[in-house]
Amino acid sequence: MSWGVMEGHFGCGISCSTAAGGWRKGPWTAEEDKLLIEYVKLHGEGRWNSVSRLTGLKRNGKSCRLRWVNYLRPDLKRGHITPQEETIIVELHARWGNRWSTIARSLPGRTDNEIKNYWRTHFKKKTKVPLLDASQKARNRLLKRQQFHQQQKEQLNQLDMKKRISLLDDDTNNDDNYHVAQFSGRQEAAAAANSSSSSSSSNGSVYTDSGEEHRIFFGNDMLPAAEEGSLWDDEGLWSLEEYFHAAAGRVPANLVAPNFC
DNA sequence: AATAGGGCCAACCGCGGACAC
DNA sequence: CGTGTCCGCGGTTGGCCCTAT
Repeated sequence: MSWGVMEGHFGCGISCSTAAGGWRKGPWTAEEDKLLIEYVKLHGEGRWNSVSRLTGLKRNGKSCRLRWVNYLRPDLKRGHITPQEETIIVELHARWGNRWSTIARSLPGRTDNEIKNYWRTHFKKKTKVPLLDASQKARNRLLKRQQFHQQQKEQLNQLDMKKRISLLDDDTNNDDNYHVAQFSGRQEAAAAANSSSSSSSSNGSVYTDSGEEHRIFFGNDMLPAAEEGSLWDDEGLWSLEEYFHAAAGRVPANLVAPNFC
């Protein structure tokens, strides 16, 4: 749920109540957020019990801390959990169990609350098979990549990928469509993503001849493994080179523009 | 069109550890 | 050593949104 939406729903504070001791409870208003942000700017994080005294905010320290940590912190990453992050969550959960704050430390910009919610939503219900299922998926991705690299050694050395990509480029003469291969850097991907109004995540889709959608995700600054010229799909991280090679039978020559969403 | 049910996420609650006095 | 305060963590709840019926 986006910021704006939340403000839209709760900005008027309809459902807020005042607890014993005079503390306000329930959804935060934009005004309260502003006060808290100002407080942190001036005094830094911590001393949460001083917030109400110094700002006039009718929230207790715990509530202020939670709001800041889970929602207002400027370094928070918005948008969906990426496949790479999901893999990390699955693997770390297998190692640490429900130690969400520990897991969160390995995912910059994600909060323990967010990870906890994600886990409960996506894995908890599959408790009969979930961990096996998820970790198996991760193993499959790795296996797939290893197989690909083996194959690549045998076949790809003789091919000039730049030539291949330029051939693909030549297939797209329509100016309205811009090619996935053009998104060879983070800046371009980010710029394209930013040009979309609905989300900050750098992802998109390519379509096969039959119209089947194939989801892809471009790297960003929070994903060190996703370097320039790389992208994600539901099978893991690929370099563009890998992706186009492996996609030979999947993605057609008349590849259409990413559908950023 | 109405509604039931699930998905999703922000926020609250209770507990325990760290620290100061 | 006991007590109080602050802080962080994990579990849970409440409520909006979306989708299926």
